[in-house]
Amino acid sequence: MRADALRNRERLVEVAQSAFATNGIETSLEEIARQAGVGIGTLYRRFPRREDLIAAVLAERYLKLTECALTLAEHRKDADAALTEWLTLLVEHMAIYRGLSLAVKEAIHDQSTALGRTCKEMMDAGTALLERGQSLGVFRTDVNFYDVMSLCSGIVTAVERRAEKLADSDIPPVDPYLLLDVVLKGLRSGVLGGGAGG
Amino acid sequence: MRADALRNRERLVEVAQSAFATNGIETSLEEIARQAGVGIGTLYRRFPRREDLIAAVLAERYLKLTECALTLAEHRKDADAALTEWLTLLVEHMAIYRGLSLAVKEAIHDQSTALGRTCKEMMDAGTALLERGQSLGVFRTDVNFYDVMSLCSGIVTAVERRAEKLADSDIPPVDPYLLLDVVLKGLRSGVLGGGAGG
DNA sequence: ACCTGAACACCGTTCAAGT
DNA sequence: ACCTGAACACCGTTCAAGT
Repeated sequence: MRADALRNRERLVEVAQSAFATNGIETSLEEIARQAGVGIGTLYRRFPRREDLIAAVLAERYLKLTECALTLAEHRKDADAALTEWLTLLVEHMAIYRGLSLAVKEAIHDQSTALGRTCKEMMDAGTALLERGQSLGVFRTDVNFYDVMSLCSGIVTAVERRAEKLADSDIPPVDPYLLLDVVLKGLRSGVLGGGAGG
Repeated sequence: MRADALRNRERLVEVAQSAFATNGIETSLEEIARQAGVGIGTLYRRFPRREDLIAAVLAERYLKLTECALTLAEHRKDADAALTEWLTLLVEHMAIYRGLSLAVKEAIHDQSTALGRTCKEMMDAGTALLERGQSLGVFRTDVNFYDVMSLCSGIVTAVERRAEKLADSDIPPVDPYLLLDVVLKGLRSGVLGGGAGG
């Protein structure tokens, strides 16, 4: 890869990162190319689909989530606490860019996309956390990891939608931690003691 | 309202209904106007925003959901079974048009829109079902009806997203009833006997 | 090999002209 | 009062020309 091409690529990812943070994941690609000082064609050459750009922006973050899941699986004796802690991180992750939770919900079902592949390892690690809890009888076994991710994604989308409307209404904001608590409670098999539900 | 204007309005709603059913709620408005045999300006005159058209299409359906909630509140002694039955209907409703679950998630937070106002009575009736269960100690009291609707909407969105990808992958489809069961289980306070969780 | 940006396609929305 | 559709705006995407 030529040096200028590499620089352009890096610059695009940087600009995309801050643009996503400001205007959400649907920011105009034209705008991102302009801010990066490259032609729109250059952006398309490196990132043929929007998802490719999103995947590039999120790559490190997914590495962290993966590592974290592996660490939790090793060191946390309590399978319930491990999944709770990790899903909290996952929910927080999906909330960093407006629109990301929906993009992830799409990507988890489709490994043929760049974002889907980037999610893969992270999801495998998360699956291990869930399945460990299931094999220990802590969580119900009729639910798979896609189900859990879907529910978490839905929580974050709700927070976003609500936040957009906060000004002109008197409905209280959505608390992601509360909804996550509901989901986790629903996931517990209730066979064991499991007083963690508080 | 002039007779031809009324005919046009009715025709637009009919066409929109079937177009939504076929192509989802994001169908091109131009396309709907064309199929209805009117100019695009006529559509905009009657339905300044897409939501207005959606609201018109859904009006009767919401009436049914409202009535149903009222009936359940009256005749079902079991508050748990009542909410379970009604949320099942709600989830099924949100699944009729692709994209509807997201539109509803937006609308429930904003009564200033036509769709939001159309949802109002339905939501009030649903709120009553939830709150009855809460006052009886069946459901946890830190969750409000918006939270419940948000989770249900997320379930349907997951089903949709998954369905779009069914061809090119080996992930099992999302079962809305299973996820609704998880959510309901999470909503139960667990203070009473409540063996309904199976 | 890579970059550029004009050009094309598509859709939502408005509004002047017509009935 | 209502209808029409051309016109405008915006954005995504492609590709011929240039370096």
